[in-house]
Amino acid sequence: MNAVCDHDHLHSGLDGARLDRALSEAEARVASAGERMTQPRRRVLSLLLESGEPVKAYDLIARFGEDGQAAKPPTVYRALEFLERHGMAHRIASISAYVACAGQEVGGSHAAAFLICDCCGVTREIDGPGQDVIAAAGAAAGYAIARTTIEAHGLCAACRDAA
Amino acid sequence: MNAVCDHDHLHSGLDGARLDRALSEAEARVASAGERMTQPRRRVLSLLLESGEPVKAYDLIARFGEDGQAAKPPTVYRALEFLERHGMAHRIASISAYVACAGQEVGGSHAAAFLICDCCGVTREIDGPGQDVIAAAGAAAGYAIARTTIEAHGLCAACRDAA
DNA sequence: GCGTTTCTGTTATGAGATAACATCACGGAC
DNA sequence: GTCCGTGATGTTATCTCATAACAGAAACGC
Repeated sequence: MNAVCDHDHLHSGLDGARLDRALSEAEARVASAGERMTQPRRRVLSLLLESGEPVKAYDLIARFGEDGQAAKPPTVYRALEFLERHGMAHRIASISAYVACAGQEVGGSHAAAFLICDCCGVTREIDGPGQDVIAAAGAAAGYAIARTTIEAHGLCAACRDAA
Repeated sequence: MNAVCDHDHLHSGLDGARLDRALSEAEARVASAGERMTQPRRRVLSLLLESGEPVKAYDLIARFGEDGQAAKPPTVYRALEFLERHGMAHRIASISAYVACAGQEVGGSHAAAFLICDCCGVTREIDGPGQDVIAAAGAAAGYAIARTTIEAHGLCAACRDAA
């Protein structure tokens, strides 16, 4: 990802059978929700899963065509919206990037918090108590909280050691 | 702010003596940090304080000149960066907007979490346990967390009642 | 089949942010 | 007081991110 450091980074995306399986599972879940996993949606999800870390929308646009042809922006943004709606991808607001949902938990838009390594880009989605704490603080202030953005930036263990 | 609803909204910005006092305090704090509160910086801070809620960068640009003349983008972005650096303003990543720091706590970049009403735009900066919880979760996962983005969207009490 | 709905393709443009460089103002050294 | 270094501003241009609007195609229900 961003070259905040100069050491090498491992990449953690899916490929081969694991990628195929993840895509099949996603397709099944979408179908059971009564929606369609169309070609552009599958392609964008595949790119996110292959990457395994947050990807910029325009990188997805550039990589969209298997033949090297770029997509038009709305194609990718619509697919991202769909994937977000089904809890299969998330937008990381602090870096304007998108990431496949790690757990692939069953559909529906679920809350999420992220730990993002500014060095290698490794992003962990945590399902911790953060949301609860914020929702409670909101309730105490009279707010009915509908949606939270929780993103923590720093260095992962590997990058800290390598630095 | 965004018209998610159709009722009227109160506005909570500063004006008159309270605005002047806030600006003077800000100036003093900047001076004591050995930096200068120049005209564009003061102007941008003033606009943020007057508004009292998150403001888009290009709204600041449009309102910058007292005579109606817009500023050039870098003028405003540089001022925002300065104000953020001194803990006097924050960027709200989820809506790409900027808000004056409510408490005006003594300088330095402090952590912050926000409760944002999607209806009237009222934004509360809370200094709650959210950051601690996230930092702890990060530490447990091996991350050294340097910076957190915590933003909760929903409806404030007034807008919920009015809806 | 036929209409309805949903999705896609395409063009164009709006909104957010920064790079690069010339110029200007301040403050300290002497 | 003037010279100089540093940091701030002004200005131009450009880059990145995202969506509006509309026409056409594919799937689905009946």
